[in-house]
Amino acid sequence: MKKPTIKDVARLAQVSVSTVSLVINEKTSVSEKTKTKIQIAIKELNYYPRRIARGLASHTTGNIGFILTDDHFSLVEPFYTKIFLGTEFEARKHNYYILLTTVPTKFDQKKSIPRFLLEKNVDAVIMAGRVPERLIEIIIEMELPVILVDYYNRRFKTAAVLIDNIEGAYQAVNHLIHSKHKKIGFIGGDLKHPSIADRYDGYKKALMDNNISLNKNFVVTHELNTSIPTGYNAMHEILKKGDWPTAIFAANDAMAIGCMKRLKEEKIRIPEQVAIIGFDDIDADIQIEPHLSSIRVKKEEMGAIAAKQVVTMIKNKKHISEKILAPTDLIVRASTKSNSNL
Amino acid sequence: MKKPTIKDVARLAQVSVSTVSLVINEKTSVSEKTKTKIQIAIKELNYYPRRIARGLASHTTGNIGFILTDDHFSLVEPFYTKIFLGTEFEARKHNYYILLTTVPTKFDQKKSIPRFLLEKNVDAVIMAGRVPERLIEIIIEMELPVILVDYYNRRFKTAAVLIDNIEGAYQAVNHLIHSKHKKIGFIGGDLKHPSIADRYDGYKKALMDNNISLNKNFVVTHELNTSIPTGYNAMHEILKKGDWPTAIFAANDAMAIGCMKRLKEEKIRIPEQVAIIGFDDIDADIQIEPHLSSIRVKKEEMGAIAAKQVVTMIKNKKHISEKILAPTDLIVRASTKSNSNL
DNA sequence: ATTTATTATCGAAACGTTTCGAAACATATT
DNA sequence: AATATGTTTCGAAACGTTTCGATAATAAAT
Repeated sequence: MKKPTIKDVARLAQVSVSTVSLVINEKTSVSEKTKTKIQIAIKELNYYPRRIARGLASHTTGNIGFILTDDHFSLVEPFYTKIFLGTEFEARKHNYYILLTTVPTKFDQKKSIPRFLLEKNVDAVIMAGRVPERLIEIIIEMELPVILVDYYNRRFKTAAVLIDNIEGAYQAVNHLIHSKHKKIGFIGGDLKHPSIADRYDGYKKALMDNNISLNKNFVVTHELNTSIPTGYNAMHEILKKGDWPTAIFAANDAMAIGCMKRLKEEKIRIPEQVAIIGFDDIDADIQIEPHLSSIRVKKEEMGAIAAKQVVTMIKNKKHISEKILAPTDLIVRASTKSNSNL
Repeated sequence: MKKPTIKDVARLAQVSVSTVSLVINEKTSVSEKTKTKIQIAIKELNYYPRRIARGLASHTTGNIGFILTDDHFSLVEPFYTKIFLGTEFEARKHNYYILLTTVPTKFDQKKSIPRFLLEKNVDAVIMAGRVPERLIEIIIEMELPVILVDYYNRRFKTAAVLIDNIEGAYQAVNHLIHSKHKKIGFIGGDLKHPSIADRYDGYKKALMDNNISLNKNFVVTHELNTSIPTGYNAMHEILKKGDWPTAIFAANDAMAIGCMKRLKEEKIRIPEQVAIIGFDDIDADIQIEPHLSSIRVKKEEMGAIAAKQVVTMIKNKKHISEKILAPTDLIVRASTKSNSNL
């Protein structure tokens, strides 16, 4: 026997098709009596409306598009994968499915527009990571609700979910201070990078709140990037100055690892002589000796927040352009365990 | 200006709507002349058919459902996540989107049927891991193409993508043999587990092919599970017998790790005195000392194969019920590096 | 030149809903 | 009792395609 349609329900309940539609969509203005009559018919026939038919009639798809650039996706660190999974999970709670796609970094207006946009097959779009400006523009022109995750572009007034870099850095430095450190260095690499700048601000704020004055000898922020060698060089530079800090906050784990490398060469013990904490909580943190303390970004939560936001936009037919900061977690490992705790 | 429809194209090209449809769907029996005329009109108007409209008319969705149980999904090891990503990537190549969902392990016929099935919103289904039998049944009744990944149930004659356990084990043991080992142990835990049984077969086959006779003193397969303690106990048992193997193949990495633990207690050096290789290539392999050699399963490829199979089924309107074995990779790390190679 | 087979195009129905304005009904107001 | 007001139900159009049987145009066979 074929799958029943709304007509079958209407017939069985002895009402019109439109009335059945009203109760399916939980519109008011249906009397209790006919409502229950219809609900019984629905149960009886085991009826469930087809997504595609309602879609055509209501200009609605039940899908949310998720876009990231191909390079972001194939990274070793599953950063964006986790964001995606967070989105996926949250969307499902609200009865939306996620259509995932990647776009080439070298975006081509003619060829790389995601199919779900051309086919009008999504009700909103979530974009993760640095994404082509032109693409953002196109989506805005389509008047779809949009939110960016872990990226922001001031040219557009879109909503965004961003890492709370200031707060995360603050947590890291605060942790060091509570472990009785007073001479705390900062290795930032490239301060032009917006998130590094924020982390530097968090560092300074933590010091200030604890009445510790900033010692420029402990700070290196003039490099060109934020890689392992950068951390290595920065540590070297600090050591050269003679006045050694007892703890280092590196603005990411890569630099923290470079930094540890240099210290090990000098046979400086971690954390006894110099404690170290990084930022990002990458997998390598527990492969290095001693295990590296770090600040963890709640990636799944970032994705979930994004989903929640676009769902609200869809429901309210009103675009939001709020920037939301996702919380961070302090992860304490051996590299900052104070002696007294060992 | 509104998005153009097929009618606009027909009007501009001075043909009927149905003819336009024919060229969109690349049906034959359209003369070259009118075909190009229509194609020009399509370009001109920047027309792209709406997925949802074609869906309603053609009883087709362009979606593939991906189902796994909730417990599988939240595992620490991102095994199924990787399978999913492989599926996703391959499906996109064929112009399908994946709708992901989880079902509760304690499946409830009334409540836990995935929404995309009720809504008739997928053209085929991929299921990963051990999935409720009743659910498989339901999907088969719907006559949707199905494939199972990393699971098989003989009650149904579905297609399946499975790990090539025999070949993987063979690779592992063969590697040990080529490293000049002749006394090779097998730690299997629970032989009732089908994949363990297969790995045991691969072990025996490798020995046989190299004219090494099986020494029962080196084999432990009578435990109840396949965990770290099992590996620990098994190693203990083997050591007690006095006749020590020079290498161990553990049927999974967890047992291999337990095994290493016991050896370390005895101050037996790995790999100098006893080499060890596991199976699964879990993350922990590179957190343990020495790093554990293992057999890697190509998870993304498993997902991709599954996608490819269901797409073929959809295209050919013909169900397949073939079992496909996914290849494995030998990953050599410190735990089996022969001395000569150091 | 006429009939037959083949190819190209078309018109209209169908797919299964939602939506909108009108009709029917019920209740309150005069 | 008649009118106004509010609530519930309905019929029909609309959404944008595909599909199918019929017709028109062309080529092949007699």
